[in-house]
Amino acid sequence: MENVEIAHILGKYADLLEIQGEGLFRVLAYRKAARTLESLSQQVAQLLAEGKDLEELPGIGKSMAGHIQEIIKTGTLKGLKKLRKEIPTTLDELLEIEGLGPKRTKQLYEQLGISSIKELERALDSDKVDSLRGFGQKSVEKIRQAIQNLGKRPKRFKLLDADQLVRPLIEYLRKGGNIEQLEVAGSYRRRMETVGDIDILAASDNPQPVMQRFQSYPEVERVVAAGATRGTVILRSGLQVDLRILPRRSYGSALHYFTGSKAHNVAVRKLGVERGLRVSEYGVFRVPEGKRAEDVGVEEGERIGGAKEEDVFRAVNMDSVPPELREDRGEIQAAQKHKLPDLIVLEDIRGDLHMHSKWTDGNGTIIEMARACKERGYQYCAITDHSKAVRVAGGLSAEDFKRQREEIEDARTKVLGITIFTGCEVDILPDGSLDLPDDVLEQLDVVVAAVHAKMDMTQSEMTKRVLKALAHPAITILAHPTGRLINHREPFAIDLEEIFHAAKRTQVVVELDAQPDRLDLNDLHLFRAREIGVKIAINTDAHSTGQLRFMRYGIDQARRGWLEKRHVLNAMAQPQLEMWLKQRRQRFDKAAAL
DNA sequence: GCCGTTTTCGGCCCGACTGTTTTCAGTCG
Repeated sequence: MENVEIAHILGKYADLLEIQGEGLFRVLAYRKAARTLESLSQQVAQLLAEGKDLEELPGIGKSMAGHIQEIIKTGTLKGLKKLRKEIPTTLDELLEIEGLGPKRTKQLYEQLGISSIKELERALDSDKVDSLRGFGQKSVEKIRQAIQNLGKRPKRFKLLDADQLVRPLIEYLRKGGNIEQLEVAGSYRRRMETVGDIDILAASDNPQPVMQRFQSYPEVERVVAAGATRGTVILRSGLQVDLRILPRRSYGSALHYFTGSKAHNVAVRKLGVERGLRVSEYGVFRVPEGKRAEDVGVEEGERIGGAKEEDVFRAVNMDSVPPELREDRGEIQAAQKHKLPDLIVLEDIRGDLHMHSKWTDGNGTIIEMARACKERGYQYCAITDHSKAVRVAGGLSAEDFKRQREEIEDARTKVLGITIFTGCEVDILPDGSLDLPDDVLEQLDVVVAAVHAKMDMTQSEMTKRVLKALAHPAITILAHPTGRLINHREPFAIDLEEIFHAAKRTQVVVELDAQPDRLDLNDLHLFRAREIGVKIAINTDAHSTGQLRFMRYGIDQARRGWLEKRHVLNAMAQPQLEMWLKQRRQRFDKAAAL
């Protein structure tokens, strides 16, 4: 059973407990445990099998560990079944409705017997709902609207799409003036592969005109909320944008706060509390003696800092944590011990080892691709067109690759100052064999192997298939290992843990495909690959010269996976890489001789 | 339900906005 499935059950249980009126902290404990599971880089079922103690995980104690074991064993929770008998199973779907939380959901159920969205809609049409205490005509209208909006807007936006929507908005806000500093925070700043909404932070002494301008941005479809310092709008694209405006003295602490993640913030604030500090978006303050926390004003007490983000980290004795790491996945402890990783940056990349040309489904010629790589400052690139099994892409035969080699040799004489490697993206066929004969493969500098068809195998079949391919001595890189397309196609079933161990044994490099809709491997996979000691190649899989810029998204994802320059194959300088590839060929020759 | 060299009991991050409320609860991030 997958961690996310277990987390989902725990989360569901928390929802129902909350509706039932269970103490909030017990509810939060289940949510925290769910979050912990979601951010593990290994399957919890496997940790158990290895005899690991789950109670060592944050937010998981004796009884939670028991719950988790029960879910793995039985697929569900007894307590959840019991709750389901007391509360209609459809009740938690009401929580999906914007503006409806546990309290009002409970009220609707207990006082009107409403337990599904359908029943709620009927009740809204009569005047039953607005006669309830706490509900008025406006609430009824808002709920009605929220039901209509359900499922209408995309749940999460790919980072590339968010980039394109955010850039003009930022420009528009800046042009309006009255802004001293402006930044996009939230999951966007943490460079998550997808973002649910956009959080913009501005420093201003005159917030009113800024908020005004924000609401009148031409792309705004509707204004959800607009206060003095905080506003929320939905753009025509469906993207929700929050703007928060604070004075400059609070900008750093606010940036930290709104960058999140929530789990990271909770952990940092807790460290603050232990030191008698109050950490909020307004700054870091020493809590005045003898006052109850709830009686203290937001800016009361001695101000320790807040203008700069570093102030927050310094106040709790930590090194500054790069946004990409702020997920409470160990970065707090690492920052306290001065052991944060030295994360890879775009400038560390020396070349791109997976791209297509006009020979198959790419738009650029070999010369154009090589030239574009050179312009990016790369020392090398590899042309890796599809093999014949990928019919739709016009995959090449063994004969085609021999002819392509002549063109590459010609390009080498025309584009100087960059090494152009020969290569291919060879299909891993359903039986695990490769789609090109060995004598072709052994002539190529870089062999990228990937699954493109028959992705509906069982996990054990798919794992066997890829393991067989990994055992082939010709393979340099395993490309997009899970085959997922964000928001479009689920990853195929495969046991990556086993794949990583095999890749480490056979010294096959595993790819992080930087296409914004692939980003395959994901951050947790990368973290685990790093732990196991697998080398990673960050490649764009570019199908045009323009797509070479996707390297940036690969770097973002790699940083989220704690990768450093030393973990990345194509951060190697050209001579070292040539040496590395040479050793690989020797291994191939040795295997062939056996 | 979790957690702890100040605690094994009593805390648990902190604040804005909205609507309905005559002073605050609910929801959200």
